[in-house]
Amino acid sequence: MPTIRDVARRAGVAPSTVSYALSGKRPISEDARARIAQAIAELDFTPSSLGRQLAHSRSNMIGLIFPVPESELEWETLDFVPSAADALAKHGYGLSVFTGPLTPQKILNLYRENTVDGLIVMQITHEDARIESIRDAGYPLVLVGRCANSTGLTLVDFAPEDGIYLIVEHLVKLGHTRIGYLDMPHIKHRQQLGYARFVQMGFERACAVFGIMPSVEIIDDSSDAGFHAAMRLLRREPDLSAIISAHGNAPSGALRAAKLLGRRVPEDCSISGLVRPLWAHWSNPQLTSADVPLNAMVRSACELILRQLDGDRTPRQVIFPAQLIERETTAAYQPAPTALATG
Amino acid sequence: MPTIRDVARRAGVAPSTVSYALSGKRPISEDARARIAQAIAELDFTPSSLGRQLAHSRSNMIGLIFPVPESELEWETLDFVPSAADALAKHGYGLSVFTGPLTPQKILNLYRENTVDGLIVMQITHEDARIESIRDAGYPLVLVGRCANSTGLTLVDFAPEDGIYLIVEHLVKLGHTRIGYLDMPHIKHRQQLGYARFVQMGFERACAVFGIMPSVEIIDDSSDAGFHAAMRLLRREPDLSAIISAHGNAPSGALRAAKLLGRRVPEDCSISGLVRPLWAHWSNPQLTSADVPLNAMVRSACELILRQLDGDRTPRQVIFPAQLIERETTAAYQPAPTALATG
DNA sequence: CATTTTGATCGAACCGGTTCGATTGTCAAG
DNA sequence: CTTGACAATCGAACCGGTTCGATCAAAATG
Repeated sequence: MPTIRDVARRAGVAPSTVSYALSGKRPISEDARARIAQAIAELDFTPSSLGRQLAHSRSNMIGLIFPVPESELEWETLDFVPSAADALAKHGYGLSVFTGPLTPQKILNLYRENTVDGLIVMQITHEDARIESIRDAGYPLVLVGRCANSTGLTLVDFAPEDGIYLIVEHLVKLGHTRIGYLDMPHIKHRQQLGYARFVQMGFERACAVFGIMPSVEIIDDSSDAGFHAAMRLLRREPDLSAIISAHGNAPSGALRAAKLLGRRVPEDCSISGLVRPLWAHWSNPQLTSADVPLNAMVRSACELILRQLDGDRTPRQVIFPAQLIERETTAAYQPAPTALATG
Repeated sequence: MPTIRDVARRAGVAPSTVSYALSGKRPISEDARARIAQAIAELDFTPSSLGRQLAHSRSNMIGLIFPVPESELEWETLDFVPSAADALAKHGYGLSVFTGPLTPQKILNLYRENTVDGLIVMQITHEDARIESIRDAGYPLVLVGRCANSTGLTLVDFAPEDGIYLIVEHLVKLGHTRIGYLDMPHIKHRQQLGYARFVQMGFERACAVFGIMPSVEIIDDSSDAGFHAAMRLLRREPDLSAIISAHGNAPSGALRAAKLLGRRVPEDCSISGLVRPLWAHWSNPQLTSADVPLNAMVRSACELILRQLDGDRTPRQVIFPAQLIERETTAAYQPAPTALATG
C-alpha cells in the first residue's frame, strides 16, 4: 500500500506538500498540484484513515450503546441503527455499535482510547452510573432517555408519561371505565429504567384525573411478554373492556389473548399501548397506539452529537411530544349484549 | 491524557519496556513490572487504541454492510446487529455499520484506509460488482447470501428455494390446490437479488413436482407491500384457499387482506411465507412459515470473518437448511360450505 | 577462568499522516 | 537598490504505541 511519502517521492516534492495539496490548507502551485495528482493516480494511493486519526487524535467514530435484551423475543425494532449510520456518514463519521452492559470504566475507555469521539447512549436508567462518570469527564455525549439529574446533559427523549395519559384519555372518552393495565416486568422497575418511571407517573396521573381504578397485572419476564399476563387479566376480570400497556410487545400479546378468549377486537375489547409505529402498523388489526418515535429521536441524537463535536457544548434537551394514533384496536365501549365465552 | 512515554519516565524505564510489560511479549523483571504498574495507576494511563492500530496497521473493526430499504415500512428486523456486535466484541473486535449503497470503490477504500479489517456484506445480488473487486483484492470478506460465481468466496446463506418448496408441499399435503402467490416486487428481480432468484427456482420446482398452477400477483413497491396485492388476488380469484409469499412483510399484509374480505384464517384461507421468526411469532395469528434464520446466519458470518483474520483463508460456505414451522395460519383445505362475503 | 547462554532493558526506527517554523524565490512598494 | 510582503515549499517534529537489534550483567557451561 503506497504511503504519502511514496507519492511525494514520485512527484518530486516533500510529504508535507502532498498533505497540503490534499487538504488545501496551504496554497500549492498549479504545477506541483498536477504532478502530485498524477503520482496519486499512478500509485493508486488512498490516504490511510488510521494515520490521519492518530495525527488528529480523533477516530471519526460515534458509538451507539444499547444493551442486549433479556430474551430473543424482546428485541426492539432496530431500524434506528441504519438510520443513525446514514445520518452520521453524511458528515464523515462512522457508527460503531456496542451492546451492553458496559461498565462506566469501559465506556470512559472508549473515549480515552480514542475508539470513539462521541457516544449516544440508549436505555438510560434513573440513577445511571455510566452517565455520571462521562459527564464529569466532559466527553461528547447524547442520551436517548432521561435520568435523575440531567443538568448539563444533552439528551433526546419523548414523553411516555403523556403517551400513556393520552391512551387513558382516549379510552375514557370512548366510554371505557374498566381498564386493564399490563405493567412493566419487575425487572424494568428494578433497573429503574427512566422510561418505566415516567410511564408510571403518567399512568397514575391519568387514573387520578379520570377517576379510573385500573386492574393491574404484571408482565413476567418470559418471552411471551404480555400474552400470559393478558390471559390472566381477562380470566380474572371478564368485564374489562380495554387493555393497555406501555411495554412494547405486550399489546400484541394482549391481542392474541383476547382472540383466544373469544373477544373481538375492538368490538368487545379495546387494546392500546406505547408501541413503535412499525409494530403498530404491522399488527393485525393495526394497533391504536401512542407511537414511540425512536427513529426520529436517534436521528436527532446524531445531530446533537455532531453539534457537540463541532465545538458547541451547550446542553440541549429535545423532548418529542407524545401523539396518539388511532388505528383499528379501539372502539366505543358497548355493554356486552349477551354472555361471552371466556375460554 | 498520559502516554506510554509518561509512564516510562515515571517508572524510570524505556517506553519499550512498558510496552513489553503490557503485552508480555518479552520477560520483564518483577521489580520493573511493579514500578510500571504503579506508574500506570498513578497516571491513570490507558493505552490509545489508535496508536496500537497504527503500529499494527489494523483497526480491529469489522464492517457490516446492508443497504437502506426503499420505504420506512420495509425495514428488516435488525436484531442481528447487536447479535453481531456481541459476537465480535468477545474477540476484541468492534462493529461498524454501513448503510448502502456503497460503490465497489468505496468498499475497497474501507479496507485500504484501514477503516475495517474485514467486511460482512448482506443483500447480495446475483451479479454483484462489489464482491468481484473485493475478491480480486483478496481482503477478508464474508457474504450473507449467494451470488452468481461464488468460487473462492466465504459465505453464509440459507436455502430459500427449499423454504418455499416446503411451504408448497405443506399446503399440498393439507389438500390445497388453488394457491395464490405474491411475487417479489419487480425491483427485487431487477436488482437480481440472489434471494429472489433462488425463491423463484424453488417455487417453480415445487409447482412442477406437485402439479400446482399458482395464481400470481406482483407486490408493488409501496409501503403496504403485500396487503394490496393480496386484496387484488383474493378479489380476482375468490376460490383461492391459500396465499403464500417469500417477501418478508407480505404474509402480514395478506393476513389483513383476508380479514378485511371476511375470510377466517386459517379456516377459510391458509397463509404462509418465508418470514423471520420474530415476525412470524408476533403476527396474529402466528404465521406458519419457513423461518429465515438471519440471526444465526450473521453470527456464523462473524465466526467466519474472525477465522479469516486469524489467517485461515480457506473458503467456506455455510448453508442453513430450510425449516418449516407450523404455527396458526395453515389448516387442512375444506371446501366453502356456503357462499362467503367477498368484501 | 574463559566462554556461551540467558534474562532484562534500552534506543531507535517505524506505522502514515499532519503541522509548525523556517527557507527560498518573486514581485511590488519605498 | 533595498526592504517588505507573500506565495510555495521543505524539513523536522509529532501523534502514541510496537518491535527489532544491540547492550550489558548475571548465570550456566566447558
